[in-house]
Amino acid sequence: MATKRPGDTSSSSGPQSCPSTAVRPTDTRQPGAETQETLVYMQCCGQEAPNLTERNGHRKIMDRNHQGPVFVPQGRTERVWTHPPAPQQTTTPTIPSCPVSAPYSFWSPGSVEMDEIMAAMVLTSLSCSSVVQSSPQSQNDPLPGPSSGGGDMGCGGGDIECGGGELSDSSSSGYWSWDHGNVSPAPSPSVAEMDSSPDEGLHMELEQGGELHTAARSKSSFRGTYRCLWPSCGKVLTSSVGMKRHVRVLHLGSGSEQSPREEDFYYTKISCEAPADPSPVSPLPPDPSPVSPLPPDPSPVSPLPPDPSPVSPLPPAPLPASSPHVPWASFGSPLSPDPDSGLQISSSGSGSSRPSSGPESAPGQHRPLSQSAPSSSWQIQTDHLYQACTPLQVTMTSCSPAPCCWTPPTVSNQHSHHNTQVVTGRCRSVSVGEQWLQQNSATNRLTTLRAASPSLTHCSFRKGRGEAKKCRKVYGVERKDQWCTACRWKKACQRFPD
DNA sequence: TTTGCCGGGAC
DNA sequence: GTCCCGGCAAA
Repeated sequence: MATKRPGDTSSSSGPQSCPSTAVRPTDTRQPGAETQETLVYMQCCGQEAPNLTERNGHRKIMDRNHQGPVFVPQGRTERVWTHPPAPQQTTTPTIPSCPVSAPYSFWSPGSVEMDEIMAAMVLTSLSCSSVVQSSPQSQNDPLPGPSSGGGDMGCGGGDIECGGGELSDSSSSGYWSWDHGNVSPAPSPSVAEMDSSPDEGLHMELEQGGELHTAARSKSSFRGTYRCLWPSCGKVLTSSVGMKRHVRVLHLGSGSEQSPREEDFYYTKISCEAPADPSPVSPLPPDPSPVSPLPPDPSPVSPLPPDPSPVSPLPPAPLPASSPHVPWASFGSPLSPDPDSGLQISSSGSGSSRPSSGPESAPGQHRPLSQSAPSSSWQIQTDHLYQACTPLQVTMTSCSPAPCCWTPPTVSNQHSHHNTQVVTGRCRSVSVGEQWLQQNSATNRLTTLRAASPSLTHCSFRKGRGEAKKCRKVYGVERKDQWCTACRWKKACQRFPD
């Protein structure tokens, strides 16, 4: 590989390449980038100043960033490192990532490896440090992974551990398994992975600058997963970087580098904090409204719910007005498909996904997609919809298995049951006026939902008698003047629609 | 028998 | 369009 020589400052190395000419670029970077810069700087110093052994330089870095020194395997064969990532070969002077990679081919394999690892660690720690702070238990997340991996790095810091989790999607096990590599050097796989993961991530990081940082931060602020919106894909990853890579590599092709942000439109963020989705199947008809620039998903089953997530880049197409908190909209919301299965990762394609913690992790491409429904239903139910057509409903209530004679085909059964509970509960204790207001609001919300979701408009089965509260029942015949007009006209009740 | 509401008619 | 009611089906 024609890797640039460290001394070759003519192009990409630029001002950062060596201390003598190292004029600190106008540093508009975010805090995290500083560390990287330091890393680069150290590498360049190592090259320019022989006194500082490469190893010392790295040791320094390690000591600075980690609690303890990490042994640098020196026994690596050179060929392992003869394949620097392609992007790093570019001589684009504006991309600071070049200096980082430039010395790689020049340095000993061990030190280079350390560089890679360090870079990855830095990136990882940057992206997840807040997570570590906010949710410490996540570190100890007893993932049933085969290898107890990430945490044993000996680097003590939660950063590293977290990093393992964050990058788990992108073959993180391999990524951090360099440690294992010492035990049994298996160059090919680990090299390939390291080749693609850390470097690419680093490259993206540098290339996309603050944008990615922002994404990473927001990601870490709430423990989220990212779902691929590509038709019939639905892959769920736990890191935005991984998802971007997934989209770019698998869907967009590597050629899409020219539009680095394009991947943003093909994945959506999902919250993991959402309550678990009890139902294995979510019948929620996804909102077919344009969610993404993607071509319409031919699959009848799994239109993706819009991701109103404030963080994830919105698709060009306008989101439905109902998004903001239409159930799934609240991605931090219960609706989130994968609530507890939350971290559930679709099995589509690469097996690099983190092993699902739930038993329901059936390998189905559409499954993760349809899962996004629950939260919406949850919210709606909470709002005591009287609507019959709320296939949205995967009810979370523990409906008693009371016999329900009325057995419509699908979820409606559950729903009707739930309806009954809600209605009876409310109607007895709430004043009519208040009830009416509540119901009205519910109706309005439903109207909005219906508008947003055409598929809902087709539901027109009649609710079983006695289950629905109608004006007649609520107000009685003696107060017919309080009935809604429709009821008075013997039409379908509008105040308490099914 | 009661209830919900469709279909249709009168205005 | 509003208003009303016959009549059906389900409970």
